[in-house]
Amino acid sequence: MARARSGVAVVPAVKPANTTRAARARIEALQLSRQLCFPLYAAGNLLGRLYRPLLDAIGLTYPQYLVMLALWERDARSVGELGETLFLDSGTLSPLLKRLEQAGLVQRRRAIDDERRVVVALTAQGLALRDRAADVPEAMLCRIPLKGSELAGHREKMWSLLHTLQQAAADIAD
Amino acid sequence: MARARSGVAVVPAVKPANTTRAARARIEALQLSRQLCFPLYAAGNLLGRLYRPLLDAIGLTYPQYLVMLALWERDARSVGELGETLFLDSGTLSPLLKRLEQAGLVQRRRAIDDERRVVVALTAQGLALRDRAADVPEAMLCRIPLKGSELAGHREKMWSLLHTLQQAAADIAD
DNA sequence: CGCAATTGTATTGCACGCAATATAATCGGG
DNA sequence: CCCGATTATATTGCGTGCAATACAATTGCG
Repeated sequence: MARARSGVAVVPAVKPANTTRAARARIEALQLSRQLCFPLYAAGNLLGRLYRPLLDAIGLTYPQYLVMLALWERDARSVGELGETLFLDSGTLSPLLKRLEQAGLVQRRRAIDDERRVVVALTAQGLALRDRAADVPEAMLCRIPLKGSELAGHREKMWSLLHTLQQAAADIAD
Repeated sequence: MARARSGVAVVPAVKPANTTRAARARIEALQLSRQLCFPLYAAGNLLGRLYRPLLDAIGLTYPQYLVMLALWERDARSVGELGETLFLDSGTLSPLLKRLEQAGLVQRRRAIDDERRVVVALTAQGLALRDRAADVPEAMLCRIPLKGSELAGHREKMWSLLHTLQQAAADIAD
Protein backbone atom coordinates (compact mmCIF):
# COMPACT_ATOMS: atom_id res chain seq x y z
CA MET A 1 0.00 0.00 0.00
CA ALA A 2 1.30 3.42 -0.96
CA ARG A 3 2.29 5.79 1.81
CA ALA A 4 3.08 9.44 2.10
CA ARG A 5 6.82 10.21 1.99
CA SER A 6 6.72 11.34 5.59
CA GLY A 7 5.88 7.84 6.61
CA VAL A 8 2.67 8.94 8.32
CA ALA A 9 -0.30 6.77 7.36
CA VAL A 10 -2.70 8.91 5.25
CA VAL A 11 -5.21 8.51 2.45
CA PRO A 12 -3.54 6.44 -0.29
CA ALA A 13 -1.74 8.88 -2.57
CA VAL A 14 -2.61 7.02 -5.77
CA LYS A 15 -6.32 7.23 -5.15
CA PRO A 16 -7.88 9.87 -7.49
CA ALA A 17 -9.09 12.89 -5.52
CA ASN A 18 -12.64 12.64 -6.81
CA THR A 19 -13.23 9.22 -5.30
CA THR A 20 -12.77 10.28 -1.70
CA ARG A 21 -15.89 10.37 0.41
CA ALA A 22 -15.87 14.17 0.64
CA ALA A 23 -15.31 14.58 -3.10
CA ARG A 24 -18.21 12.25 -3.90
CA ALA A 25 -20.45 14.28 -1.60
CA ARG A 26 -19.50 17.49 -3.41
CA ILE A 27 -20.21 15.88 -6.80
CA GLU A 28 -23.61 14.71 -5.57
CA ALA A 29 -24.42 18.24 -4.45
CA LEU A 30 -24.45 19.12 -8.16
CA GLN A 31 -27.68 17.22 -8.81
CA LEU A 32 -30.43 19.43 -10.21
CA SER A 33 -32.92 18.08 -7.68
CA ARG A 34 -30.71 19.28 -4.83
CA GLN A 35 -30.53 22.87 -6.08
CA LEU A 36 -32.46 25.82 -4.77
CA CYS A 37 -31.38 27.98 -7.66
CA PHE A 38 -32.82 25.83 -10.42
CA PRO A 39 -36.50 25.69 -9.40
CA LEU A 40 -36.32 29.40 -8.60
CA TYR A 41 -34.91 30.13 -12.04
CA ALA A 42 -37.36 27.86 -13.85
CA ALA A 43 -40.38 29.08 -11.87
CA GLY A 44 -39.46 32.66 -12.68
CA ASN A 45 -39.33 31.83 -16.39
CA LEU A 46 -42.64 29.95 -16.21
CA LEU A 47 -44.36 32.81 -14.39
CA GLY A 48 -43.17 35.20 -17.08
CA ARG A 49 -44.68 32.93 -19.72
CA LEU A 50 -47.99 32.80 -17.82
CA TYR A 51 -48.12 36.58 -17.47
CA ARG A 52 -47.27 37.28 -21.10
CA PRO A 53 -50.71 36.80 -22.70
CA LEU A 54 -52.35 38.92 -19.98
CA LEU A 55 -49.77 41.68 -20.25
CA ASP A 56 -49.78 41.63 -24.05
CA ALA A 57 -53.39 42.76 -23.79
CA ILE A 58 -52.31 45.97 -22.04
CA GLY A 59 -49.10 46.39 -24.02
CA LEU A 60 -46.60 45.69 -21.23
CA THR A 61 -43.78 43.22 -20.74
CA TYR A 62 -43.32 41.57 -17.37
CA PRO A 63 -40.52 43.88 -16.14
CA GLN A 64 -42.42 46.88 -17.50
CA TYR A 65 -45.46 45.71 -15.52
CA LEU A 66 -43.35 45.67 -12.35
CA VAL A 67 -42.14 49.21 -13.03
CA MET A 68 -45.74 50.34 -13.48
CA LEU A 69 -46.77 48.60 -10.25
CA ALA A 70 -44.01 50.52 -8.48
CA LEU A 71 -45.11 53.85 -10.00
CA TRP A 72 -48.81 53.29 -9.33
CA GLU A 73 -47.86 52.76 -5.72
CA ARG A 74 -45.62 55.84 -5.54
CA ASP A 75 -45.35 58.18 -8.48
CA ALA A 76 -42.52 60.47 -9.56
CA ARG A 77 -39.47 58.49 -8.56
CA SER A 78 -35.90 58.69 -9.75
CA VAL A 79 -34.32 55.89 -11.78
CA GLY A 80 -32.19 55.00 -8.78
CA GLU A 81 -35.18 54.73 -6.44
CA LEU A 82 -36.98 52.49 -8.92
CA GLY A 83 -33.87 50.34 -9.22
CA GLU A 84 -33.63 50.03 -5.45
CA THR A 85 -37.26 48.99 -5.24
CA LEU A 86 -37.07 46.46 -8.09
CA PHE A 87 -33.43 45.31 -7.61
CA LEU A 88 -32.47 46.49 -11.09
CA ASP A 89 -29.74 48.85 -12.26
CA SER A 90 -29.66 51.66 -14.80
CA GLY A 91 -28.39 49.33 -17.52
CA THR A 92 -31.74 47.57 -17.42
CA LEU A 93 -34.01 50.46 -16.46
CA SER A 94 -32.78 53.15 -18.85
CA PRO A 95 -33.85 51.45 -22.08
CA LEU A 96 -36.97 50.00 -20.43
CA LEU A 97 -38.09 53.45 -19.25
CA LYS A 98 -37.45 54.90 -22.69
CA ARG A 99 -39.81 52.30 -24.14
CA LEU A 100 -42.45 53.17 -21.54
CA GLU A 101 -41.99 56.82 -22.48
CA GLN A 102 -42.33 55.98 -26.18
CA ALA A 103 -45.56 54.18 -25.29
CA GLY A 104 -46.79 57.39 -23.64
CA LEU A 105 -47.11 55.82 -20.19
CA VAL A 106 -44.42 57.79 -18.32
CA GLN A 107 -42.54 61.03 -18.61
CA ARG A 108 -38.84 61.38 -17.82
CA ARG A 109 -37.41 64.72 -16.78
CA ARG A 110 -34.32 65.90 -14.96
CA ALA A 111 -34.88 66.89 -11.32
CA ILE A 112 -34.73 70.66 -10.78
CA ASP A 113 -32.71 70.49 -7.59
CA ASP A 114 -30.20 67.91 -8.90
CA GLU A 115 -29.79 67.64 -12.63
CA ARG A 116 -28.07 64.28 -12.37
CA ARG A 117 -31.32 62.63 -11.31
CA VAL A 118 -34.02 61.66 -13.78
CA VAL A 119 -37.52 61.63 -12.32
CA VAL A 120 -39.97 59.16 -13.84
CA ALA A 121 -43.61 60.20 -13.54
CA LEU A 122 -46.83 58.68 -14.82
CA THR A 123 -48.70 60.40 -17.63
CA ALA A 124 -52.50 60.55 -17.57
CA GLN A 125 -52.42 57.55 -19.90
CA GLY A 126 -50.05 55.67 -17.59
CA LEU A 127 -52.29 56.34 -14.60
CA ALA A 128 -55.36 55.30 -16.57
CA LEU A 129 -53.73 51.99 -17.47
CA ARG A 130 -54.03 50.97 -13.84
CA ASP A 131 -57.75 50.34 -14.24
CA ARG A 132 -57.11 47.93 -17.08
CA ALA A 133 -54.21 46.26 -15.23
CA ALA A 134 -56.44 45.73 -12.19
CA ASP A 135 -57.80 42.54 -13.76
CA VAL A 136 -54.36 40.95 -14.12
CA PRO A 137 -53.76 39.62 -10.57
CA GLU A 138 -57.16 37.95 -10.45
CA ALA A 139 -56.69 36.44 -13.92
CA MET A 140 -53.32 35.03 -12.86
CA LEU A 141 -54.83 33.47 -9.74
CA CYS A 142 -57.43 31.76 -11.92
CA ARG A 143 -54.66 30.23 -14.02
CA ILE A 144 -52.63 28.92 -11.08
CA PRO A 145 -54.22 26.01 -9.19
CA LEU A 146 -53.25 27.17 -5.70
CA LYS A 147 -55.41 27.51 -2.63
CA GLY A 148 -55.35 30.90 -0.95
CA SER A 149 -53.36 29.56 1.97
CA GLU A 150 -50.80 27.89 -0.30
CA LEU A 151 -50.43 31.11 -2.25
CA ALA A 152 -49.88 33.08 0.95
CA GLY A 153 -47.32 30.50 2.09
CA HIS A 154 -45.37 30.72 -1.13
CA ARG A 155 -45.53 34.49 -1.08
CA GLU A 156 -44.22 34.67 2.47
CA LYS A 157 -41.39 32.23 1.68
CA MET A 158 -40.44 34.16 -1.43
CA TRP A 159 -40.27 37.48 0.37
CA SER A 160 -38.26 35.90 3.13
CA LEU A 161 -35.83 34.39 0.62
CA LEU A 162 -35.60 37.67 -1.25
CA HIS A 163 -34.59 39.51 1.93
CA THR A 164 -32.04 36.81 2.77
CA LEU A 165 -30.48 37.02 -0.68
CA GLN A 166 -30.52 40.80 -0.54
CA GLN A 167 -28.60 40.60 2.73
CA ALA A 168 -26.14 38.15 1.17
CA ALA A 169 -25.60 40.42 -1.82
CA ALA A 170 -25.07 43.42 0.45
CA ASP A 171 -22.54 41.45 2.53
CA ILE A 172 -20.54 40.47 -0.57
CA ALA A 173 -20.46 44.08 -1.72
CA ASP A 174 -18.97 45.10 1.68
CA MET B 1 -79.50 60.60 -6.42
CA ALA B 2 -78.95 59.24 -9.90
CA ARG B 3 -80.71 56.04 -10.89
CA ALA B 4 -80.46 53.56 -13.70
CA ARG B 5 -82.90 54.21 -16.56
CA SER B 6 -84.82 51.07 -15.67
CA GLY B 7 -85.79 52.62 -12.42
CA VAL B 8 -84.24 49.78 -10.42
CA ALA B 9 -82.07 51.02 -7.57
CA VAL B 10 -78.42 50.25 -8.40
CA VAL B 11 -74.97 51.65 -7.76
CA PRO B 12 -75.08 55.36 -8.60
CA ALA B 13 -74.38 55.66 -12.32
CA VAL B 14 -72.29 58.82 -12.02
CA LYS B 15 -69.88 57.23 -9.57
CA PRO B 16 -66.64 56.36 -11.39
CA ALA B 17 -66.21 52.60 -11.76
CA ASN B 18 -62.86 52.60 -9.98
CA THR B 19 -64.29 53.86 -6.73
CA THR B 20 -66.59 50.91 -6.09
CA ARG B 21 -65.57 48.58 -3.31
CA ALA B 22 -64.70 45.75 -5.70
CA ALA B 23 -62.69 48.02 -7.99
CA ARG B 24 -60.70 49.39 -5.05
CA ALA B 25 -59.91 45.84 -3.98
CA ARG B 26 -58.59 45.03 -7.48
CA ILE B 27 -56.47 48.18 -7.48
CA GLU B 28 -55.03 47.27 -4.10
CA ALA B 29 -54.13 43.82 -5.40
CA LEU B 30 -51.57 45.63 -7.62
CA GLN B 31 -49.32 46.48 -4.67
CA LEU B 32 -45.82 45.08 -5.05
CA SER B 33 -45.90 43.68 -1.52
CA ARG B 34 -48.95 41.59 -2.40
CA GLN B 35 -47.32 39.93 -5.42
CA LEU B 36 -45.85 36.47 -5.60
CA CYS B 37 -44.29 37.14 -8.99
CA PHE B 38 -42.15 40.04 -7.89
CA PRO B 39 -40.07 38.45 -5.09
CA LEU B 40 -39.67 35.38 -7.30
CA TYR B 41 -38.40 37.52 -10.14
CA ALA B 42 -36.13 39.62 -7.95
CA ALA B 43 -34.75 36.62 -6.03
CA GLY B 44 -33.92 34.91 -9.33
CA ASN B 45 -31.99 37.96 -10.47
CA LEU B 46 -30.19 38.24 -7.13
CA LEU B 47 -29.22 34.56 -7.16
CA GLY B 48 -27.79 34.98 -10.64
CA ARG B 49 -25.69 37.88 -9.38
CA LEU B 50 -24.44 35.82 -6.44
CA TYR B 51 -23.50 32.90 -8.70
CA ARG B 52 -21.73 35.02 -11.27
CA PRO B 53 -18.34 35.47 -9.56
CA LEU B 54 -18.19 31.73 -8.76
CA LEU B 55 -19.16 30.69 -12.27
CA ASP B 56 -16.85 33.21 -13.91
CA ALA B 57 -14.02 31.25 -12.33
CA ILE B 58 -14.98 28.15 -14.33
CA GLY B 59 -16.04 30.04 -17.45
CA LEU B 60 -19.79 29.41 -17.28
CA THR B 61 -22.87 31.60 -17.18
CA TYR B 62 -25.71 30.68 -14.88
CA PRO B 63 -27.90 29.01 -17.56
CA GLN B 64 -24.83 27.25 -18.97
CA TYR B 65 -24.12 25.94 -15.47
CA LEU B 66 -27.63 24.49 -15.33
CA VAL B 67 -27.12 22.77 -18.69
CA MET B 68 -23.86 21.28 -17.44
CA LEU B 69 -25.57 20.10 -14.22
CA ALA B 70 -28.16 18.35 -16.39
CA LEU B 71 -25.50 16.71 -18.58
CA TRP B 72 -23.31 15.65 -15.65
CA GLU B 73 -26.39 13.91 -14.29
CA ARG B 74 -27.31 12.25 -17.60
CA ASP B 75 -25.04 12.60 -20.60
CA ALA B 76 -25.84 12.51 -24.32
CA ARG B 77 -29.27 14.09 -24.44
CA SER B 78 -31.13 15.73 -27.29
CA VAL B 79 -31.84 19.46 -27.30
CA GLY B 80 -35.50 18.70 -26.69
CA GLU B 81 -34.79 16.53 -23.66
CA LEU B 82 -32.55 19.23 -22.18
CA GLY B 83 -35.28 21.78 -22.82
CA GLU B 84 -37.84 19.63 -21.07
CA THR B 85 -35.55 19.20 -18.08
CA LEU B 86 -34.68 22.88 -17.80
CA PHE B 87 -37.97 24.39 -19.05
CA LEU B 88 -36.23 26.12 -21.95
CA ASP B 89 -36.88 25.97 -25.69
CA SER B 90 -34.60 25.67 -28.70
CA GLY B 91 -34.54 29.42 -29.18
CA THR B 92 -32.63 29.70 -25.92
CA LEU B 93 -30.71 26.44 -25.99
CA SER B 94 -29.40 26.46 -29.56
CA PRO B 95 -27.09 29.47 -29.22
CA LEU B 96 -26.21 28.52 -25.63
CA LEU B 97 -25.14 25.02 -26.70
CA LYS B 98 -23.11 26.45 -29.55
CA ARG B 99 -21.19 28.55 -27.05
CA LEU B 100 -20.59 25.50 -24.86
CA GLU B 101 -19.34 23.68 -27.96
CA GLN B 102 -17.07 26.62 -28.82
CA ALA B 103 -15.71 26.39 -25.28
CA GLY B 104 -14.91 22.71 -25.91
CA LEU B 105 -17.23 21.46 -23.14
CA VAL B 106 -19.81 19.61 -25.25
CA GLN B 107 -20.11 18.04 -28.67
CA ARG B 108 -23.26 18.32 -30.80
CA ARG B 109 -24.03 15.70 -33.42
CA ARG B 110 -27.11 14.51 -35.29
CA ALA B 111 -28.64 11.29 -33.97
CA ILE B 112 -28.01 8.31 -36.25
CA ASP B 113 -31.52 6.87 -35.96
CA ASP B 114 -33.30 10.23 -36.39
CA GLU B 115 -31.40 12.99 -38.11
CA ARG B 116 -33.80 15.66 -36.87
CA ARG B 117 -32.49 15.23 -33.35
CA VAL B 118 -29.23 16.80 -32.16
CA VAL B 119 -27.52 14.89 -29.37
CA VAL B 120 -25.48 16.94 -26.92
CA ALA B 121 -22.66 15.01 -25.24
CA LEU B 122 -19.94 16.01 -22.81
CA THR B 123 -16.36 16.14 -24.04
CA ALA B 124 -13.53 14.92 -21.79
CA GLN B 125 -12.99 18.58 -20.91
CA GLY B 126 -16.67 19.03 -20.12
CA LEU B 127 -16.66 16.00 -17.86
CA ALA B 128 -13.47 17.15 -16.17
CA LEU B 129 -15.04 20.52 -15.40
CA ARG B 130 -17.33 18.78 -12.92
CA ASP B 131 -14.52 18.46 -10.41
CA ARG B 132 -13.92 22.19 -10.47
CA ALA B 133 -17.66 22.94 -10.35
CA ALA B 134 -18.01 20.72 -7.29
CA ASP B 135 -16.93 23.61 -5.06
CA VAL B 136 -19.71 25.90 -6.27
CA PRO B 137 -22.69 24.66 -4.19
CA GLU B 138 -20.71 24.82 -0.97
CA ALA B 139 -19.37 28.27 -1.80
CA MET B 140 -22.90 29.51 -2.46
CA LEU B 141 -24.13 28.14 0.85
CA CYS B 142 -21.36 30.04 2.61
CA ARG B 143 -22.56 33.27 1.01
CA ILE B 144 -26.22 32.82 1.93
CA PRO B 145 -27.02 33.19 5.63
CA LEU B 146 -29.55 30.34 5.83
CA LYS B 147 -29.74 27.50 8.31
CA GLY B 148 -29.86 24.04 6.77
CA SER B 149 -33.51 23.61 7.72
CA GLU B 150 -34.46 26.97 6.23
CA LEU B 151 -32.64 26.10 3.04
CA ALA B 152 -34.46 22.78 2.82
CA GLY B 153 -37.77 24.53 3.45
CA HIS B 154 -37.18 27.05 0.69
CA ARG B 155 -36.04 24.31 -1.67
CA GLU B 156 -39.15 22.24 -1.03
CA LYS B 157 -41.42 25.26 -1.51
CA MET B 158 -39.68 26.21 -4.74
CA TRP B 159 -39.98 22.74 -6.22
CA SER B 160 -43.61 22.62 -5.19
CA LEU B 161 -44.29 25.99 -6.80
CA LEU B 162 -42.39 24.96 -9.93
CA HIS B 163 -44.58 21.89 -10.34
CA THR B 164 -47.74 23.93 -9.77
CA LEU B 165 -46.71 26.49 -12.39
CA GLN B 166 -45.71 23.73 -14.78
CA GLN B 167 -49.20 22.27 -14.39
CA ALA B 168 -50.74 25.70 -14.97
CA ALA B 169 -48.66 26.22 -18.11
CA ALA B 170 -49.61 22.78 -19.40
CA ASP B 171 -53.30 23.51 -18.75
CA ILE B 172 -53.14 26.77 -20.70
CA ALA B 173 -51.47 25.01 -23.61
CA ASP B 174 -54.35 22.49 -23.69
C1' DC C 1 -45.47 4.37 -52.64
C1' DG C 2 -46.75 9.52 -52.50
C1' DC C 3 -47.62 13.38 -50.02
C1' DA C 4 -49.56 16.14 -46.37
C1' DA C 5 -49.10 16.60 -41.43
C1' DT C 6 -46.04 16.30 -37.70
C1' DT C 7 -41.71 16.59 -35.24
C1' DG C 8 -37.06 18.46 -33.89
C1' DT C 9 -33.83 22.26 -34.39
C1' DA C 10 -32.27 26.45 -36.00
C1' DT C 11 -32.95 31.31 -37.03
C1' DT C 12 -34.82 35.97 -36.38
C1' DG C 13 -36.35 39.89 -33.85
C1' DC C 14 -37.15 42.10 -29.69
C1' DA C 15 -36.66 42.90 -24.71
C1' DC C 16 -34.33 42.17 -20.85
C1' DG C 17 -30.11 41.77 -17.14
C1' DC C 18 -25.82 43.14 -15.96
C1' DA C 19 -20.69 44.25 -15.93
C1' DA C 20 -17.87 47.71 -17.62
C1' DT C 21 -17.41 52.09 -19.18
C1' DA C 22 -18.60 56.96 -20.25
C1' DT C 23 -20.41 61.43 -19.06
C1' DA C 24 -22.35 65.10 -16.69
C1' DA C 25 -23.58 67.19 -12.25
C1' DT C 26 -22.55 67.77 -7.47
C1' DC C 27 -19.79 67.74 -3.38
C1' DG C 28 -15.75 68.74 -0.45
C1' DG C 29 -11.16 69.71 1.02
C1' DG C 30 -7.70 73.13 0.69
C1' DC D 1 -13.12 79.36 -5.64
C1' DC D 2 -10.83 75.36 -7.88
C1' DC D 3 -10.10 70.66 -8.73
C1' DG D 4 -10.29 65.86 -7.64
C1' DA D 5 -13.66 62.52 -5.77
C1' DT D 6 -18.25 61.05 -5.72
C1' DT D 7 -22.90 60.39 -7.45
C1' DA D 8 -26.68 59.51 -10.94
C1' DT D 9 -27.74 58.06 -15.22
C1' DA D 10 -26.71 56.51 -19.97
C1' DT D 11 -24.30 53.54 -23.25
C1' DT D 12 -22.05 49.33 -24.92
C1' DG D 13 -21.40 44.50 -25.40
C1' DC D 14 -22.69 39.98 -24.53
C1' DG D 15 -25.72 36.28 -23.15
C1' DT D 16 -30.01 34.91 -22.39
C1' DG D 17 -35.60 34.07 -22.96
C1' DC D 18 -39.13 33.48 -26.00
C1' DA D 19 -42.64 34.02 -29.84
C1' DA D 20 -42.75 33.51 -34.59
C1' DT D 21 -40.93 31.57 -38.43
C1' DA D 22 -38.21 28.46 -41.42
C1' DC D 23 -36.68 24.07 -42.74
C1' DA D 24 -35.36 19.36 -42.95
C1' DA D 25 -36.42 14.60 -41.44
C1' DT D 26 -39.96 11.46 -40.25
C1' DT D 27 -44.53 9.64 -39.87
C1' DG D 28 -48.94 8.17 -41.29
C1' DC D 29 -52.82 7.87 -44.15
C1' DG D 30 -54.83 6.49 -48.48
